[in-house]
Amino acid sequence: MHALKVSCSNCSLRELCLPVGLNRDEMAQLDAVIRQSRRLKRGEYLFRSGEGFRSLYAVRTGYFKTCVSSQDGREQVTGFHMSGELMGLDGISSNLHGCDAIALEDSEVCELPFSRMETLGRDIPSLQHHFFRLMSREIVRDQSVMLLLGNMKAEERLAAFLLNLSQRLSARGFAANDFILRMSREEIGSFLGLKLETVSRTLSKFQQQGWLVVDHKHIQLVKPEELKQLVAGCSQAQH
Amino acid sequence: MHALKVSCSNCSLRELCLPVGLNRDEMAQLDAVIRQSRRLKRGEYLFRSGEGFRSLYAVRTGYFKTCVSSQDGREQVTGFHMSGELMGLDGISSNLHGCDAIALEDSEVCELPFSRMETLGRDIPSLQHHFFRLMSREIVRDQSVMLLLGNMKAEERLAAFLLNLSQRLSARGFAANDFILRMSREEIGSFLGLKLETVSRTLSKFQQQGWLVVDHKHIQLVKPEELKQLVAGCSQAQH
DNA sequence: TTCTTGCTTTGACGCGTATCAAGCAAGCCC
DNA sequence: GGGCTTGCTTGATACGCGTCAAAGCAAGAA
Repeated sequence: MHALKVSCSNCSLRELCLPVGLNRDEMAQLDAVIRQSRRLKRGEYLFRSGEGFRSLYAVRTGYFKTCVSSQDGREQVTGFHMSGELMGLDGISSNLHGCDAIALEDSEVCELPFSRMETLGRDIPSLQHHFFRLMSREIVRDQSVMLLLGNMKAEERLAAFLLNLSQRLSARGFAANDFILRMSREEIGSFLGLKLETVSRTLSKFQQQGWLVVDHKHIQLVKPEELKQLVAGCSQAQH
Repeated sequence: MHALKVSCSNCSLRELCLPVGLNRDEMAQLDAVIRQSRRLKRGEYLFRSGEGFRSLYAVRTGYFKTCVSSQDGREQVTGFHMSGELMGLDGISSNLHGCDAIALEDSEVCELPFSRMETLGRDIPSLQHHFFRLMSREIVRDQSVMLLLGNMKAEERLAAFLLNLSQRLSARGFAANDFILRMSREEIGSFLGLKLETVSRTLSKFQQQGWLVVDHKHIQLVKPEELKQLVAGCSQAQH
């Protein structure tokens, strides 16, 4: 735990640092590679699709969306990213970033130069393993989004989205049932494969049923169990 | 090229072996780790969601689908896999397989024990890098599926699917415009987020327009340019 | 052959979500 | 304050795809 303070002093990467179990020396090596954090204003691009890929980025504070665009301008939000989460993994395959990453509020990220991380992974097996796990986790996440987009109805999608947010926020020490949406209705809709009007209507419906209270971007989950029941059947089976 | 023959004699892994650029000695090390191939009959499971994860599998011959299931039994096909493609990457994160892999015809796979591949990667940097690239490519693929499921109409989805198949087949030396579908209409529908009737109707519509000829599972693309034009706008922008 | 069985095609109909449009609230600038 | 912009909500309507049902077709079994 002490090593943690030393190494991650400039970077609150729960997800990235904690589970690896590095010793102090390894931590110092890692620390030498992680660049000073970079600050972004709301709306600013961290990277754009097609740009050269050099680094992964871990959210330190703030909030990001990543999205891909089609040629005729349709935009698909592929994810929302909060503190401790990693962005840019899709750039490794072609050495070009495969999506846009945009700050949804003033934010701060740690830059992890990939080739140096790769080299370091050879010396620190647990770090290498951790990177494989992070990439695999991203694949698992994407699969569950496919299940959502391919099989669920609007109400199920939105309920799953809200519960996922709630769970991630509470894992970071925030209230699970009282939070601020950092993104617009349109961005939620893009992520869920719905139009913004449908998102709005579905939120209103949940409110009418007394399951939650909506006040603009402020959401209070009053009966999260009801939402859970709604997604229980259509969420991925556990084994 | 000679080294290739030596090392990949038991495993036709274009994708997996070719681009790495290993020398003969490294190839021999890799060869020692890759297990004898395993044969599966049509319909057989290679692995199931929830089973312990030990190995990745590369398709040597044949055809697979991978899918996740929800608790109430809805099934989402997450991908179809042909020779040279890798399955099981989603198992790394939790040491449990995250999806089912099922042979769509009599098939043969190479087993790659993951922990040994990981160890080998430390000694052979280009192998390590290649694995990162493979995982990243899977993430990129998943993102384009999200774009498809989130934004495209039935006709666009099916056209994109057919063109993707066509491209992968021709990359393996098969005819680009004359092929056999290895999967049922229902499986196509599950992958594309459509019902089987919609898949069938859309194929019929394409046929009526003279864009292709459907004879059960036998597809001939007569005017692939028309299909390409259909997906041109909605496919991912290139940079 | 005839009877299965599984997969596919096609039609009729209905539901869910998109689309179009209007109105409202909050924030910002002059 | 007025006027503007931006984002959200809500209603009316349209349409794409799902649902249900029936029938066709191929492959295999009895």
